Amino acid sequence: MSQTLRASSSVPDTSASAHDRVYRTLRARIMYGEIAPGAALTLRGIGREFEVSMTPAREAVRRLVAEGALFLSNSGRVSTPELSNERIEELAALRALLEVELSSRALPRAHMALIERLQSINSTVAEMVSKRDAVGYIRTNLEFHRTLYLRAQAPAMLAMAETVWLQLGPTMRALYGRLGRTDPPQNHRLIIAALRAGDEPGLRLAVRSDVTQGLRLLAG
Amino acid sequence: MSQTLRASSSVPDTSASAHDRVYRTLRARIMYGEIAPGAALTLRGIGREFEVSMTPAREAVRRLVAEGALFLSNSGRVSTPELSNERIEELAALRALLEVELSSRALPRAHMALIERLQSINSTVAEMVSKRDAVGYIRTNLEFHRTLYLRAQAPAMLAMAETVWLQLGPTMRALYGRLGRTDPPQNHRLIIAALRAGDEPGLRLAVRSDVTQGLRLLAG
DNA sequence: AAGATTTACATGTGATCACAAAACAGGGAG
DNA sequence: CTCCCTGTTTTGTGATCACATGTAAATCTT
Repeated sequence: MSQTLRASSSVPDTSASAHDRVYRTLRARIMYGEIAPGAALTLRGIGREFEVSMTPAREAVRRLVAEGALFLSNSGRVSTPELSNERIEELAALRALLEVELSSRALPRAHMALIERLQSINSTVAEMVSKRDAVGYIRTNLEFHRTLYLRAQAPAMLAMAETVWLQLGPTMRALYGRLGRTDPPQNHRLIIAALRAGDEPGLRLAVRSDVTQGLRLLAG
Repeated sequence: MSQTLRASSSVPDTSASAHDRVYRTLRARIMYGEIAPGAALTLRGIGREFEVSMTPAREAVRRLVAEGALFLSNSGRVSTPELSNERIEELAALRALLEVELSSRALPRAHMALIERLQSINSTVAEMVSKRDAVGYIRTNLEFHRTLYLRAQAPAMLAMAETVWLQLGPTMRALYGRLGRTDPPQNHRLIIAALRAGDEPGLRLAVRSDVTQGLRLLAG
């Protein structure tokens, strides 16, 4: 009953192995802030939830630890990381560095269809903000950025940016939970405007502001 | 006979778990270009070499795959990656992005002792070049960069840079093997001079040049 | 002799087990 | 009430096995 179907579709992304399913699910949970910082995970608990043995659970956890999404204590216990303020600022700087470059590379390839799609996603972001849905906000916000950066045709750079998102996931949840304000996605509108105008310096500035905004309320 | 000694030394960095030892050894081999691009690895082969079972070998390989150091085929076979030219250029751009920032952050903290240490490492680099020792060259060259970037006090950023080095490892070996020329580390001297003068624009330019130099001979 | 087919081997995946160590809870001494 | 000790439970680690699959070698057919 274990090995079901194998790649019935033509796209190669369906790996369909057990540890990959566990990995993807946990990764999404962490990236989108569904797990609080410092929450503990156990291999047997993961195996129980996904109805697999410890082996796939271990591989998924190892992979997430390698990506910085999970913290491994000295005794081998795994938990989602509690980041220090210095670490958060450093990761925010990394976001700025990578995503400014990605947006700059995406700019010449950003046609009208992409801009309309970004606007559509942005309205969903606003909806999530009005509903106070932190997880939904993080998810659609990152979808906004990912959609833009995909046009950069730089998969390695995008993968690095997603790794940073992953490391910030639990912390972002805690942040946007603390910040209950209905902050309209103003920077996103600036990004869209800069894309429309073909204004590269403006785009870089808007992306940098959007990426580093939510992290200011820590150092203060 | 399995569990032998456990942490006889007092330093806490010796995790002493089997998969970590395998991981570290393989990582060093890949990063320093001791394995050619496209070389195949097997879990049982790794286990035989390190005298462990398949389990630690699997975890080490998974971790390296997660970091992009190894390529996982559709059927699960692992091999060191053969990078396309686009991928190499993208990774070089990433090196430039990250390492320019790291050097810039290290500049205000670069005292005399660090500069002398960099000069010492640099003489070893020159020695490796004269001996046509590709692996030794890559190792000491990266040690030069790592020593400088450690002063930036940005561990996440440094980890990302090392991940890029890891992904480029086998390719760098192939590149510097093809390029047999005795290229003196001229850019390194520019870096040291800029550090001494406190010249940040010069430093950024020198690091960017050093990092992207060896990759030009591909696009041509 | 060349191509296709079948057989044999090698390899990755997941499950299960034994073991050591860490976390936990409870009870007793001060 | 607090601290320490001890017994119990939980948890990670590594080894081994069964199985499916992919690869390669060998055999057969034409």
